[in-house]
Amino acid sequence: MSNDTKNNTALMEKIVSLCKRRGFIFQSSEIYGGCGGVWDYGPLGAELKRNLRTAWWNAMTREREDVLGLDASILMNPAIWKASGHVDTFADLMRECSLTNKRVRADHVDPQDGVIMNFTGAEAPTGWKLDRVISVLMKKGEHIESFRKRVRTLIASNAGEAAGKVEEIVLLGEAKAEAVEGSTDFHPETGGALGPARPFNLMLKTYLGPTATEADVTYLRPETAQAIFAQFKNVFDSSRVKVPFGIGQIGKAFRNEVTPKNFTFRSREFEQMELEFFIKPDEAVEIISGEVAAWSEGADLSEPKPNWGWELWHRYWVDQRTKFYEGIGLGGVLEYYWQTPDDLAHYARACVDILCDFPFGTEELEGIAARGEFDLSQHQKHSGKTQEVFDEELKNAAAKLSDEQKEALIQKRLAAEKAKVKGEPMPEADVRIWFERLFKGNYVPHVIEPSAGLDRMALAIIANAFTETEKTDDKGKKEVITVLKLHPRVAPIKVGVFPLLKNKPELVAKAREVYALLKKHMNVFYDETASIGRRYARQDEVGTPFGITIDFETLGEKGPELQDTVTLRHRDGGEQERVKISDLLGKLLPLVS
RNA sequence: GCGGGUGUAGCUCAGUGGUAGAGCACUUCCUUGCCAAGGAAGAUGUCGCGCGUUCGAAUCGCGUCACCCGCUCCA
Repeated sequence: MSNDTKNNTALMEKIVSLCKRRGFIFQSSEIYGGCGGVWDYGPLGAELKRNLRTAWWNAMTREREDVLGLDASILMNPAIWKASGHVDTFADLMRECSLTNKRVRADHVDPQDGVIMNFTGAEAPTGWKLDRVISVLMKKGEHIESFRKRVRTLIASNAGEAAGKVEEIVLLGEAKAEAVEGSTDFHPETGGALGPARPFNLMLKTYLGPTATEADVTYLRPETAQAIFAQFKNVFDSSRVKVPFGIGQIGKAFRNEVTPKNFTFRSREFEQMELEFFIKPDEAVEIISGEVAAWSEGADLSEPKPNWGWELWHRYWVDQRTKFYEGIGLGGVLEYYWQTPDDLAHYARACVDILCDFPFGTEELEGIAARGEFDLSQHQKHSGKTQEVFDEELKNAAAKLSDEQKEALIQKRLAAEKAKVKGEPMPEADVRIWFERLFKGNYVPHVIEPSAGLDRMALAIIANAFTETEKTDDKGKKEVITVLKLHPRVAPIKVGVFPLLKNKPELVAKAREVYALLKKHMNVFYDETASIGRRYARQDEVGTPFGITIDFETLGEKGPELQDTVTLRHRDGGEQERVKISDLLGKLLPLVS
């Protein structure tokens, strides 16, 4: 293990430990030995998550005129998952390479010729041992030495660091078995023997209805997005909105991850915050506005314009989401990964991953995809219900076009279809039908999808707020001070209220008064035990941004001008100021919400 | 799923077959005039879980669960 990995692992362990010790995150079902890949949020974690949820909901729906909210159920008609492609892709039988555990679709194994070679195991000078019969196909024409080298490499890659150097691995009990022709029992790339075909579906299956027969099978949703698409028409018809507009949703989703990993980062039950923002197809924008604005570096993305096509809308949402992260204190640690044409799904036009620095690496927080009309079209096809909207402005603008202008639009699209790198081009007849509908003002909206993981965001917030400093006290004793530098907006506790001493009833009474005053407006924590410094430290550790201390000045003992003022202490830096009790709310509220 | 590691108090960990421990944290009292002060007393354990070996298991064996690391997976 490298030093970096060790340090990062140690850091992660400290974070996990803090999360448990102070009530942010617990292991699920801990008293029964836990439950793989699921986590519970304790009192402070629940507040933190709630603050993030509220921040997202406000930024994405309440503070905007063009986004509506939705709260759909987790269980849905399984036909939705057929339409979305989730069922088909993953109902496949998979076979696993016994050597590398690479999975391959059972019906996608090409027949191979060669000689089956068996080994009884392998060992390395490091003391590492593989005590298992290995069966590998030596391909026709492969030299025995290069074959052995290949097997060692494959074994090493699976064993990880424990096996040491590849060339020092010793293969044991090599024996030639039989020659085979047209065998489909070996992995096409590695040549390792394949295990039995097994279904491999990452969706959590359940039964809707007490009889629990095969006909009752449905799934816990693997993403919240599909519910938005499935309810698109209802929202559109009931809300008097016009495209472009969005539907936002926050909710749980479930995936049977093979390997849940990295604390709450990849868990089997998680919460998503997704926006589906519906826009006009570029062709409609062109007809209405006469042009589709092109994006260029430095383009003004502050206010949406009528002539924006998908590209500018996509850039706009990347910009909006970046501002959101800046607003919760993650501005400085973000990275962006623009998916290459190879990465992209065939229906996607662009996708950018917003990544964040975690102790275990730079990982995805949010994906912002331009998905074209794929999702709504899929549901239109599978449900048989139209997902088109009617746009009167488009119809009127199209009516003014000459036949030549219309044909030019069609030709432009046909050329674009032809130039497609992925997926099948749309047949000309279908393109013409599509334009016919468009010229009448009808189209299936296209979509930009910013999709964020709430649990990941919470973990990113905690991990990036975590700071340790070494301090030496008067007696030369060193100790490590932990401060969670949470942005005040997301901090679970906003203010700690402390009487300087607890054995002076006047201080306690005044502190209780201040506590009651603030508590109605924000999460406040009252603490009178231990020394004042310790109480500050306790709150620093859970990220409370402000501390209020009621002292003898508050009581007026140092003169009337300081009466009813308190010490307001700032977590980062520890500086203090005197604030009138009557000014506290006005000062704190804007900072914490 | 494969390989390696870990699991003992809330946290960090010590404990190699014979009465379950330390530091920190926690509770109560005293003391304490601003950044983890001091004193006194106290509470806290299915030693991850199960089975086995043994007169006796935290300790040995087998199984299992969870977490961490490396592969793999991540639509």
